[in-house]
Amino acid sequence: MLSTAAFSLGYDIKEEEVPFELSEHADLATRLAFQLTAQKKEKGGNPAQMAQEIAAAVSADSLKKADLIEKITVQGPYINIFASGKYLEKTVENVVSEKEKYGSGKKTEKILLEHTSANPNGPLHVGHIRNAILGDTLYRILKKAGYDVEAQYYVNDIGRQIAVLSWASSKYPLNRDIKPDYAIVDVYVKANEEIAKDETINEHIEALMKKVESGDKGTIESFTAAVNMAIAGITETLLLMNVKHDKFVRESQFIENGAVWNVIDRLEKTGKTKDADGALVVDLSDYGFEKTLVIRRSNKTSLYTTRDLAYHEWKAPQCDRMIDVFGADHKLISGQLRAALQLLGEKTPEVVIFEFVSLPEGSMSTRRGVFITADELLKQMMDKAYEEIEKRRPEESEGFKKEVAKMVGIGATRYDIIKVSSDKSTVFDWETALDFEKQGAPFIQYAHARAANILAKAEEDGSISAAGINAGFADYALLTEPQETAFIKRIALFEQKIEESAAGLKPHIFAIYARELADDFNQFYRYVPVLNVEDAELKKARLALTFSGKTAIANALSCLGIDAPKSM
RNA sequence: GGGCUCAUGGCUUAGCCUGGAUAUAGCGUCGGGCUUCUAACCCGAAUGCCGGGGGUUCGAAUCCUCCUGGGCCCGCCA
Repeated sequence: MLSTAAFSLGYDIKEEEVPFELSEHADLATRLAFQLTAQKKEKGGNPAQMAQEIAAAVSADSLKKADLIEKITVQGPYINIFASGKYLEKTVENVVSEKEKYGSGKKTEKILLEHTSANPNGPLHVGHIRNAILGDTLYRILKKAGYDVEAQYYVNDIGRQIAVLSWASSKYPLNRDIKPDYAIVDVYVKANEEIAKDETINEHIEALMKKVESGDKGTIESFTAAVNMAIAGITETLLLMNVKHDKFVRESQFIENGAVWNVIDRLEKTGKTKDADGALVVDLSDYGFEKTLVIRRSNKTSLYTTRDLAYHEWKAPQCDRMIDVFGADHKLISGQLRAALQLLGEKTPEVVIFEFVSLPEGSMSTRRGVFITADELLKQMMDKAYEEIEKRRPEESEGFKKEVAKMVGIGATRYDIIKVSSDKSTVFDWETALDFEKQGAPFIQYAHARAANILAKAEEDGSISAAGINAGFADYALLTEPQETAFIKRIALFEQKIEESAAGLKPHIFAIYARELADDFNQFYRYVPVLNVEDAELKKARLALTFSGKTAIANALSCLGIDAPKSM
């Protein structure tokens, strides 16, 4: 519409090129005038004047047809657009009829998303959970955007670390009474201490690795047993955090089926490989990497990178896009991986990098036994939440308190991690971690509980029948209070925020939106009574909005992997 | 030494890609609000040379460049 108006004034701009932005001054604003002034050859155009001209050129006819727009105003160089009552009514009706599907996008591509993939040599620590939560939230947001997403955990069940583990579990007794990943890390740390003292052990380790690559069954079984124990423990922790993987892909399969050797052959055929002291390296200088990448050791065994190449080659034909979530330490290697895949003419993964979580005393290390486990953090968070609920709702049952403490503790942990942009490095400390940010997950969950409470009471007093709230429940034109319209406009942004978050692979954008949604609900809750209004029709309309708000908040929390309590 | 990345009130942080209307929000501080649907809530106040220098531009937190400081990487580890 604006482009037509601009066109009539002699400017060449396409509809989709008009820049729109959200603004505090209007529902939608555009800086079109700035852009067109710049487009003018002769300088000195006046953007403010231009905006007037464009707005004036918008014909009354076209404005009438666009019934979702109330009015268009000009403020200096800005053209402001205001939503109509019809737009608001339509939003509420959409949520009421779509319910848990509200806010879904229409994307259709298949995405393979790899995340977490922590080495199975011990429990997850607080660094890993940044990967897991970032990955899982991305998974949920991409799914909401409509994509067909499969989350994969790439299990390193074959490298040197696992050989150490296999050696360790045969040498030291495994404690069967504790969580299996803890039993594993105990012997793993002991073994590494031993190796540091006695270098000859390395010969045993190397022998084990060779046996595995040559397909020795007994050794493979010993590796697998250790890996399975660790993975069992890790999966338990992930489940507690609501993190779900569709598939666990074992690295060893690419050795067993020969895919790794096939990749090496094909790389050799590109003519970019050469021998370096018996090892096979590939030259990636065409892609800006000065150092060569080793793809086969001089003892003819494969490396992690080589197996990862085979993994990506295997994934590529199964999907439209590959996304990998990695820590900052993988920046270089993932760049080399992409380059090598390009060299082979393969599809390359999009890599989401998150910066490190370190401890005040330095970085974490499973090998050295220096880490704070995810389980420990989650337990402390749940304990803290339990204390809070105990204070606020002492009369409730033990089961209720435990359930809410879990939802809040896990939610707070997820939200604290996801709300911060992944390119900020952080230092973990208990005080900050356990300080429930006021506008974190509990804030959003609380808004949901308040809405649920209103609806529960309305069901009791018969305002809502057993059929619940469905399309055409009320006359939404009655929702005219400023807190109501502000809240509805926020709800209307849901899908756009999902798309924005999905397009940029930035879950924190959506996390912030969820908080804003709760914020606007609280305004509505504080200033607009629902149950205590006389007018039956108005009450119905407000109940419908309460329902829409609760649904939008629940859907938002679901995208963040946070449970929505009915009461807390 | 080289590469990548981050720097925004006392603390944590959004905005930066795609430059434009008084720089976002929380914590903390100070003050106010439960006879009204759950106060894990709401309202108000104070607090900013957007790390520093230079440049591009009518206009820079945003783009370019140099510098300083933190994180990560530069293995025949993963």
